[in-house]
Amino acid sequence: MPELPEVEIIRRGLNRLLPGRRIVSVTHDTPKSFPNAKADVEQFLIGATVKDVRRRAKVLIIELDSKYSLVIHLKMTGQLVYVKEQFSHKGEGRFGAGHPNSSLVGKLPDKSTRVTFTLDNSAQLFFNDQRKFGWIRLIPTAEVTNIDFFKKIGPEPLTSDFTSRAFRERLLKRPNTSIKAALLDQSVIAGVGNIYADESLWGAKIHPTTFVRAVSKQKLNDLYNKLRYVLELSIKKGGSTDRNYVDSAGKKGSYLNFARVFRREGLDCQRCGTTIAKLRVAGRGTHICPNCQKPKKVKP
DNA sequence: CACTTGACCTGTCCGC
DNA sequence: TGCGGACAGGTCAAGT
Repeated sequence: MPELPEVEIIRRGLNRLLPGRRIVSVTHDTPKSFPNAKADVEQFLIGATVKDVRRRAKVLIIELDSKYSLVIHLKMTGQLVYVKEQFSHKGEGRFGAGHPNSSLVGKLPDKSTRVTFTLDNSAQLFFNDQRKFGWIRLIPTAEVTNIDFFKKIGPEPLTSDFTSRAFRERLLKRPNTSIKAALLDQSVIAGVGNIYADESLWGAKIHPTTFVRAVSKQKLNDLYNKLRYVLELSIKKGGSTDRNYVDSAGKKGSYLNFARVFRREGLDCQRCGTTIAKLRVAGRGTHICPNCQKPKKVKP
C-alpha cells in the first residue's frame, strides 16, 4: 500500500522530527520485522543520533552518525508513527471521526507494533505492521546501496533528469509483458505500485494488459506525463489511505477522494460515464474504464 | 533468459 | 451468529 508518494510523505514528516535526535532504546517482537544482530544494535544504534532521512523507491533510509543506517521497507501494511504525547484516539484525532485527515492510529504500542524506538526527547517512533511483511535493517551506510534490493532497482520517476525518453527505454526492456506488469516492476521504474499504475493507465487511456511493445511512442509519452502527474498529485493530497496507510503523525491521506479508477468499480467514469470495471492483471486487482481503455489487438 | 505465479502474513468482508 | 474462503497488495523464490 505505501507506494512512492506515501513513503515520500513519511520521509518528509520524519525529516522534520528525527535529525538531531538520539536513539535511547529499541524494543521489538519478531526477528522477521527486525533481523539485526544484538551486538550491532548495541554498538551502532543505541546512542546514535539521526543525521538525515532519505528515500529510494519505496524504502526509507534513516542515516545515523554511527556510520550505520536504518533501512525500512513498509511493504503493504507498515506504518512509522512518531508520538511525542499520546492524546489522539482511533478514528478521531484532533480532526474528528470521518474527516479525511482523521487518524487510524489509537494508543501505541498496539498489537500490530513490531518495533519501538525511544528517543532522547522521550518521544517514540513506532513501526506497526499488521501483516509482518515489512522489515527494518541496520546496515553500514556505505553498504546501503549494495543490498540486493537496491542493486536492481530502476530510476526514480520524479527526478528532473528522468525524461520521457528514459521512461520509454526502461519500459521497452520488458517488451513482451503487459504494460501494467512493467510499471509494477521495480527494476524498470522505482516506486510505482498498484494504485498509481491503475491511475496513470486510465489517464493515458491504455488497457493494462497491452503488451509494452504494442504501446505507441505517443502513448508512452502520455503515460510518462500522467504517471508523474498522479504521483505528484498524491503527494500534495497526503497519499492514499486504502486501509492502513498513515503518515508519521498517524494521519490518513486523501488521494483516493481524487482517484479516477482505483477502488471505484461500479461507479461512473468521470471522463465518459461508463461503469468502472475491476479485473485481474499481473496478479493484481486492476481497475479500468472499459470504454476509455480498450484492449489493443496485436499482430503476432 | 523472459516472464508468470505462489508464498509470505493478518484482518476484513461476503455468502451460506 | 459462526465459519470458510476470497481478497488485500510489495517483493522474492520457484515454476514454466
